[in-house]
Formats: sequence, C-alpha cells, structure tokens
Amino acid sequence: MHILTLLAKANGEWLTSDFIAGSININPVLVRKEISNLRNNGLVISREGKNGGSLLAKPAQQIRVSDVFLATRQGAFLGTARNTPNPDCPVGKQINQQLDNLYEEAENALIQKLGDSTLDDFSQRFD
Amino acid sequence: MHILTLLAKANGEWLTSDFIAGSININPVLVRKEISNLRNNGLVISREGKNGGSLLAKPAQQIRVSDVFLATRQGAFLGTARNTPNPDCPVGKQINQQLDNLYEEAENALIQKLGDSTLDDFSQRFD
DNA sequence: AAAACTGTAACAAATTTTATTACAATAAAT
DNA sequence: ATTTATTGTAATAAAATTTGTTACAGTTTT
Repeated sequence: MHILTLLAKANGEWLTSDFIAGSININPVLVRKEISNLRNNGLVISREGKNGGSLLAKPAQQIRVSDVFLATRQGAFLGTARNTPNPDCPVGKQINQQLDNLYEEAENALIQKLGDSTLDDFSQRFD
Repeated sequence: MHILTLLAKANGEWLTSDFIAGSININPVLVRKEISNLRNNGLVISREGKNGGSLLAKPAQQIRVSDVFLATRQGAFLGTARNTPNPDCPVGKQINQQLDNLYEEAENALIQKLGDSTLDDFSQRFD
C-alpha cells in the first residue's frame, strides 16, 4: 500500500525504487522485489534504463484495495498451518481442511469489505 | 482452534497438554503456553496435579469463533509494520496511521463474520 | 561512451517462531 | 505419608523466516 500510494500521488511521474525505498525506509532491492510482484499482478508497469522507474498500470480509481490484498497476500493469511497434525486423531486428521474452509469464508468477507474502497480513496487520506 | 475443538469434543473430560500435543503434533510446552493464554481470556479452565488438564470454561455453543480470534490474535493481523517510514515524506509520515485505520475497518468486518458461528458449529464438522 | 536505472541471484544478518530441558508447585492415588 | 502424574513457567537452543546487502548483467537516455 505504501508503494502504491506513492505511485498514486506521483501523477504520472516514474518513481525509482531508490525514491520509494527512501520513503518506506527499507532497501531498494526489497522495493524492486515487491514491485516485480505488483507488476505480475497487473497493478504497476516499470521501465528499465536511465529515467526508469514505475508507474501505476491503471488509474487509482480502478484499483480496489481488495486487488492489492489479493496481489500481496502470501497463501492463507489467517494462520499458516506449519505443523502436521496426527492423522490417527479424528480432529487432527481433518483440522487443516476444516480450518482452510473457515479461513476461506472469513477471507471472502474481508475481501468484500476491502472491495468497497479504492487506492484513490486511500491515497486521498494523505495531505 | 485445534485445542478448543479437542476440548469441545472431550465432553467434560480433563485433557492433558500431552494428549493435545499428540494430536497437534507439537511440543506439550507450547500447548501449555497457548492454554495459558486461552485461560487468561476466559475460554478454558485448568487444574494442576495428578489427573489434571484443561476443560472449556463454558459450553461450546457460547464460544463464538470471533472470541477465539480475539483471544489468539497478536497485535494487528493484517501486516505488522516493522519499519519506520521516513517522517519527511508526506506519505511516510502518515502511512502507519492510515494503514492502522484501514486494518481496523477490515478486522471489524472479519470479526463480525466470525461472530456468526460458534466453536460448537465448528467442532460438529468433525466425524 | 557514460550515466542512471531495473531485474535478479547469491549470500548474510536479524528476527521470530518453535522446540527442548528443567524443575518447582500441586493434587490425586496408593 | 509417599509416590505419581500433571501444570506453570523460565531459560535456553534450534529452526525457519524475514529483511538486508552486495554484486552485476541488462536496458535506455543523455
């Protein structure tokens, strides 16, 4: 959201990973990695070379916050089952599947809520 | 949820941390730590000594899934801001506050959804 | 040709999570 | 009473994940 907000407020200027990293206060390589992901999800475009940088791929009014969530989430966001429960226990045997079901329902409610507002709405909250 | 589901299906029997750990397939000390948290949140009661263990503090019909979420979440669940953005950037200066606002709204929608079902509903999904 | 960028890989450091060991305190069973 | 089984908790260790760094080839403008 930080990256995208900067891009939304850049008004067509190509922002460099260095500039963005300076605002977030992290390493530019991490910014480039995340931008790579946002690009793969159709939210930004980038150009290489001198005067390169990134730009929103479409108007901020057309990017829902849920699109950002979907692009940036990594697997299940509510609890990542890192353990392998006991298959000989009736609960252990099914718990991961049942939790996945529960999480999916919960996520759908969340996504619906996040679909109510756009990147433009969000970025207008800043001075 | 795994711990609570086992307790819900135990029908008044005191389950030991060893038994629960065997179902989850983790170390019993981790179970005792989480039970300590659930106890502090009024969801389970425990007793020490021989034949000790834990029990639900109230009927599973009276425990909403949102109660479990609220008891077990650690801080903000959507993105934990571990970085300190640049205070000299208009976006950096405000981003954490604005994200907190966004997350809070989103969480409220999630909590409302999770309030629709109870631990009893969840545990009945198991054989 | 030089300068300013991106893209990406390889590696290192820091942080967080998970596991283990240990043991005092407690309560039931014998 | 003593033994046994259990919780509660601290201290420490190991493993996994996240974050940061360095390096450099490739790209595009000047």
